[in-house]
Amino acid sequence: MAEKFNGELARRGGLVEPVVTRFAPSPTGYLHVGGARTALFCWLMAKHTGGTMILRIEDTDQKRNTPAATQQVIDDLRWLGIEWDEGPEVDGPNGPYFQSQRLDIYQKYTQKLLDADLAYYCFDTPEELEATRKESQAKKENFLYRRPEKLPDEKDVEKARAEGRPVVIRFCMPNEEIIVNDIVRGEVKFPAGEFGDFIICKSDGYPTYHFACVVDDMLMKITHVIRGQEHLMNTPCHIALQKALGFRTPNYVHMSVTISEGGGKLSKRERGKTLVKAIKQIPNADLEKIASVGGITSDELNDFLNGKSQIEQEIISAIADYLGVHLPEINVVDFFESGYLPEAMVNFIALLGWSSGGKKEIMTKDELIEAFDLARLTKTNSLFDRDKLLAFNTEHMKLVDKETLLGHFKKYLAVIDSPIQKADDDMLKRILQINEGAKTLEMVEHKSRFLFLDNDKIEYDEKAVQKVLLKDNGLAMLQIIRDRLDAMGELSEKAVEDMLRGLAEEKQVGLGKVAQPLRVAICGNTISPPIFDSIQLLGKENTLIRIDNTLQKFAAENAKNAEK
RNA sequence: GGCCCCAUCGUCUAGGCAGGUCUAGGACACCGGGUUUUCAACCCGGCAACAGGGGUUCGAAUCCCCUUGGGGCUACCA
Repeated sequence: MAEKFNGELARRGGLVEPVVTRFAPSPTGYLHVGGARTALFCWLMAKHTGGTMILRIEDTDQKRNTPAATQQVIDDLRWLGIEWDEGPEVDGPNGPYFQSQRLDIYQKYTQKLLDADLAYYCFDTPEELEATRKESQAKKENFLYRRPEKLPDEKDVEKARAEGRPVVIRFCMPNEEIIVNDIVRGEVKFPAGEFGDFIICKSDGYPTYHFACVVDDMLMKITHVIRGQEHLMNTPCHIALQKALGFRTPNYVHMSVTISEGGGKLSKRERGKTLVKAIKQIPNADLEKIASVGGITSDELNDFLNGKSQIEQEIISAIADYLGVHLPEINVVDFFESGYLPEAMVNFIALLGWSSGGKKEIMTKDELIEAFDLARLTKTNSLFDRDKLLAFNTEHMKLVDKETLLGHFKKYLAVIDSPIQKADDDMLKRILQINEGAKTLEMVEHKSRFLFLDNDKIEYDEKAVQKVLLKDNGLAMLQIIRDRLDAMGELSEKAVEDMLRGLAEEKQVGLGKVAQPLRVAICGNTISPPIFDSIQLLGKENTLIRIDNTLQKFAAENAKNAEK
């Protein structure tokens, strides 16, 4: 397990300093791939050095944050196997780990800046701010908020409050060149005059991201701030804040961004787009039915289809499910629900913007921890390649031990609607075993579910029936197989194999000519796990019933074919 | 618009900081072949890149500059 590296590397001759990293998500929804990657790098770095990873919830936006989202993020991280050393549900010496519970702390530091005239009150309304911004835009100038000559005092604040104006606190951003020392990018210089006085305390009394982040990183003794490149432009503000507060500056690591096939950042909006495209391709789509599946009105659906409005992810998923449309996975849960393994996700995501330098790409978590090194982070943005992820998943399906795979399979089955839920552990293991080589758990499920269906619920694939049953005397062959199976005792794989091979030899045909009709009879199409195992698992009684059903159902058509 | 980051096969990348050993290596995808009871898996082979232009140098994928292209930031979101 990963734990065995905890501290071990650090102890080894003291070559590596233990670091303290933090993953600081804002709880606005499920954890997405980009967030997972940031969390993973923080975790790998901490584990590699025998250091600490802190999970900090940045819930300072009262409008957007939900408690449910926090739980979702926690669950997703746990599923991936990313275990923080301090944070929600774990606790530690640096709590609380929810920023909403640290308001008094931020207030204290805000007051310090206020007292030193390094921060000041402002009373602009959003409308006024917007107007000034537009003005600057018209003049093709950058809008930068500059402090007034005389900073407002307590009386001004009271007056503004009385007038019902919003009261915020801004930081006096120094007008000087600021240099960011970044581990991936080296020295990045920002010329003076690029930054205005930004808000550190919002009108609702909550701190802004910039302020809370700087204060907490200091208090939590973070040594390495690992985050996306989109924060590089924020860093000068953070450094200025640190200087004003007398804090040290942590090491900064601005990772490249993961982009999607379409261009830009990986975004959940892609799921909506995919669904719209799919619905528009359906001729005479029953929009009313589709809307009702999603629990929305036809008008709402129409607005969504015309791009006038967005609908919730849950609704998008429900409709896609109903239509059988495969949506691109964006959030970590999406991958879970598509039958991916956390081991594969972690391995694949680690290789987005990082490489071990060696030729080995398929790695376990322990191998990743051991090999991880910030110096090997890539500067270039990387595209999320689903094909490669699938290949990685296929590898990890073979790599994880049987018990682990069983655990993953059970978790997967628990969230999807599958008749396989009926099976016990031994049966599930058997199913996984005969599906060796499958790319995902979803494929295992699809290929094996027929075993658990009622005998009269088999759906026949038309092409399979035509090709296998109604041609080359497929049905006649099936009849012979039926009689021989009937004459046998219990159907072991070996017994079935001997019988089928013997029959093929006797008739001077390939095994396929006898196996395929039987396959179609028991599962309705030409795709299934190996036939001998399938028959054994189905059992003699069910097998015979399904063969009889098949013979009966297609006998008439066969007669028609014979006339031709 | 301003500012910042980036640039090797279609994709992820090795090589770059210490220039020659790079006729540029690996992986995924793709194409061809093999194996085979189906789908997969598996095995063998193949295609395929230093964005363009200037420098520096005996020598540049590697160092410098410009162009182009991509990405990010520019909120009382994080």
